[in-house]
Amino acid sequence: MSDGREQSGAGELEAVLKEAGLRITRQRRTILAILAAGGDHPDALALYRRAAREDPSISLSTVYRTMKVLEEKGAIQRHTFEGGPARFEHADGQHHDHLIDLDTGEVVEFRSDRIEKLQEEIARELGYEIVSHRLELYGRRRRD
Amino acid sequence: MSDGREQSGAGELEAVLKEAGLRITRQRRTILAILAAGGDHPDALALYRRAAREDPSISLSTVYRTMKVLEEKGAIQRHTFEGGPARFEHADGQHHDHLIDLDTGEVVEFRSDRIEKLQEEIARELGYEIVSHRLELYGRRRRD
DNA sequence: ATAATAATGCAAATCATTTGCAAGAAGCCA
DNA sequence: TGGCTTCTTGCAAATGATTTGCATTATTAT
Repeated sequence: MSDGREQSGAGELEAVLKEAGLRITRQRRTILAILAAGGDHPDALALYRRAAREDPSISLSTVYRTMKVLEEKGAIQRHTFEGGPARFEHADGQHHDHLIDLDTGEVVEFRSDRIEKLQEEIARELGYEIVSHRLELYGRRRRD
Repeated sequence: MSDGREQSGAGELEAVLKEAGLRITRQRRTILAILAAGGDHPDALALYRRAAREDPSISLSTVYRTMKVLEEKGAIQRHTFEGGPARFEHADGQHHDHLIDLDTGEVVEFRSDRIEKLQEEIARELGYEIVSHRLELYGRRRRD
């Protein structure tokens, strides 16, 4: 194993594909590397542009298709923040919610067990069981 | 005033338009009435179909346009739940979050001051101030 | 009424994303 | 390694939701 700081390399994503009986193509390798490298939340176009720098032959369709498979395999997560295209994130760590910086588009991850608990309670009271949920905070940096 | 149960009639929405210097057209009147009547969360097409029953001349564009103005004036709210078209809601009462029934698409409203508070705290800790937020629970009825 | 101007219907345009299809690679086995 | 089968890809065209241009119609203040 590496230095222990590696939360998940592109190799992990490749393993996901391999296990699913899918092929590891040059373009997939490129895309996965980018996804694993940047700790941000790029949309398909951004991903495409970065990938195209490495391999100009990659097409936007392939980016979309790759995101779709990986999402189905649970290897990545797709987020659709307000008024924008879907953005992807390498699903390595545990669940977390997002705070979107309205000025920069930057995404800050956070997590609150208390909120998670409260959500469960609420759903139960309403007679439901939660399958998934999404909590997004949209805000701007407090300048003080 | 009426029987006190009227949380907000179409009249209120018309007032919003009037105050904004906008015209009260036949189609707007129809759409507003529908929006004020049903306590649900219809999407543009559903709204269009209901409206067309009252007035076949109404077009889908007008529904969209009307939703846009009303949203800008703060009279209605637009929600984009996972994997579906935008759905609209007459913004009368206070803020609330949503639980979407994955089987029926039905929307249940709820509100939790504790969660709201926690959100504020989290944003503050991260150095942000919340402009808006969205909390959606997706689940299915607990059968027991 | 009437003019001034906003709103409508329709069709065409946009945006993000998906899909059909023929051509090009991967993976596997001999 | 060569060949074969099947999965992927790139491209263009199709989709779905929503918006917009434009000529026509309808509102509203006068």
